[in-house]
Amino acid sequence: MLLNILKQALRNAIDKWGRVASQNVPPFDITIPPSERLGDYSTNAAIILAKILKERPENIAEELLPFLEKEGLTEKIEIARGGFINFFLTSQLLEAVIREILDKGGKYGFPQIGEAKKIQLEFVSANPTGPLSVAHGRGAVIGDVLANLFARLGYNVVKEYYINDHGSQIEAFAKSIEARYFQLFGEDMSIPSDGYRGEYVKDLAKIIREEVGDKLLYAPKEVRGELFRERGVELMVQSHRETLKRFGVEFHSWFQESNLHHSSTIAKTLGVLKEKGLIFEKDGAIWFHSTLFGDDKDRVLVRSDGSFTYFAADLAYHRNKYERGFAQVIDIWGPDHYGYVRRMLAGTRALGYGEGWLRILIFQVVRLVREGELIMMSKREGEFVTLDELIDEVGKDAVRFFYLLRTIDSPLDFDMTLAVKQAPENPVYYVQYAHTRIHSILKEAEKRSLSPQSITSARLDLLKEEKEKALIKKLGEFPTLISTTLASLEPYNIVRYSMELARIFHNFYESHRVIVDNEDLAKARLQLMKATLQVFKSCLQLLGVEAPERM
RNA sequence: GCGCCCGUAGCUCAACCUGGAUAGAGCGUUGGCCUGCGGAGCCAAAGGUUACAGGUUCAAAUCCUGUCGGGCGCGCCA
Repeated sequence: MLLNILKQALRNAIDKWGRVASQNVPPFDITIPPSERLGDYSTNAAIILAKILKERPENIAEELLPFLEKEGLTEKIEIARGGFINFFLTSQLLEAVIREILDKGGKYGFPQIGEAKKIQLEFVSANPTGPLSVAHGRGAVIGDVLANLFARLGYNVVKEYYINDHGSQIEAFAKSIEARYFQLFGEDMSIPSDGYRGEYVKDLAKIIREEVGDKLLYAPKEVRGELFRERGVELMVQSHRETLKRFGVEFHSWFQESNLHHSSTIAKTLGVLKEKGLIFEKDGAIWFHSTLFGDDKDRVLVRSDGSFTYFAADLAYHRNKYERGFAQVIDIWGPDHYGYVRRMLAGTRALGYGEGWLRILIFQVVRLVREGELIMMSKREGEFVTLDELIDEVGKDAVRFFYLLRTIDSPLDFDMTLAVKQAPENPVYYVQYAHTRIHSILKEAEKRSLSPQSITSARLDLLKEEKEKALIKKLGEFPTLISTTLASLEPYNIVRYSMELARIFHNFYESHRVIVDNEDLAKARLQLMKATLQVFKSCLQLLGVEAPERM
């Protein structure tokens, strides 16, 4: 990996220079300079050193220069204004990038740091009281892409969906189905004020009517209430599962909140907190002293009517996760859960799970815009565009890609009109098209029996064009992309990189033919194409977007 | 009221956490490029006082303070 090689060389040079041990030098950067005239890479090391040695950066750079040159990685090193040291890499170093990619294949850029450690990502976890919305779609893609990333790094990844099948909203949902069911038989029963009015509730009632006929009209209230609740949730969860599958997201595990209530899990968790003396009674309720762990107020765990709060169940849920042996847990929540983060973290601290065991990502709102106007959405009123409809209109790949065009922290305006109209010009096609073009080249080469020879004999030194070098350098950045994405948990980085790589590739493609008369050059370029194809494949696989051979 | 986030090109956004050189993309606008591997493409141009005012620094979009403007959170809901 280019950056590491350079960084190591820089440290060696500093040590040989001898005025200060490299391990005592604060971290310095190696970056790509703003212009190609300034070299392939650049470092501020001399400026950092100048600070601790209290000398002019330019002088430090001058002293360091001969030692850097001896490392032999560079064709030329320049000292720029301000004390930046600019490297112009040797072609051998660039060739090494291609060799490494072809040698490692799908493993290129993915150090096996996971060591089969168990990691859980919990996401979507939509209330089973209605169809998945476009907001759920955003969480789904973010979680899925991160799961792909961890899997490629050798982690043992579990994608889990938490089903909130307990509580007042579920009761209102069950009553809504019940009302629709009775209405189907001409009975007069109205939907409760906190109920759900969407068309889909009528469909659920119809399905239940087909399954059991009119039996429930005469069943005792509690019996039929339970059936509407259970069957309603089941049907809703099933529809979530199907929608997500169409979207390319499949969960390993579906966890029901109600199981926590049916077992003694919640009580046990409260017991643990009680032993630690973190629980107290006030106003007839039982409270968790969460302010001791960074929350801004204490939280109720058991209401004065004796029932558990959602938070109590969620604490038990996270304790359950811990006991299942996950070394790391990542929760991905929508913006409406912002105020919930601190108390959850306080809970895991109190339970002693260590800082960083739980990471919570909050993605920002998704707003739908049609014809330039915001579409207001309300699940209760049944007025919303579902994720299914969005996939129908725009297509799986484009929807996934579109969701990732913004950082997690940034609100996303999804312009339906534009997304549909511009589907063929969506950036996803730009990246896929690059993949397709490379595939065509390789096929054409095969047709002409120009099969790329073994990598060891390829004359990679013939790749001297600026646009070839730019492409190789970009390929060399892929491992850095992976490590920064791992640190930031920001899938957007992968999309951005894919688009940059596509741009550089298209640029190369328009300027140079791969299949040229000079057979050695043609074969060298074919190797470059194979390496590029590999990196595109890795990107698209992470994103969960098709890598088509034809479009 | 308390707390958090945001303000960057006509529009939508990167870069801010970890301060570095000429603040980048996409869309839109304007002008070029198809008798060779797929034009869903490429090239070029125009477009910026990084909300404002101070401060720290050799260096500030980035860090600190204040002002203005926008958004969100603050339930014995889930």
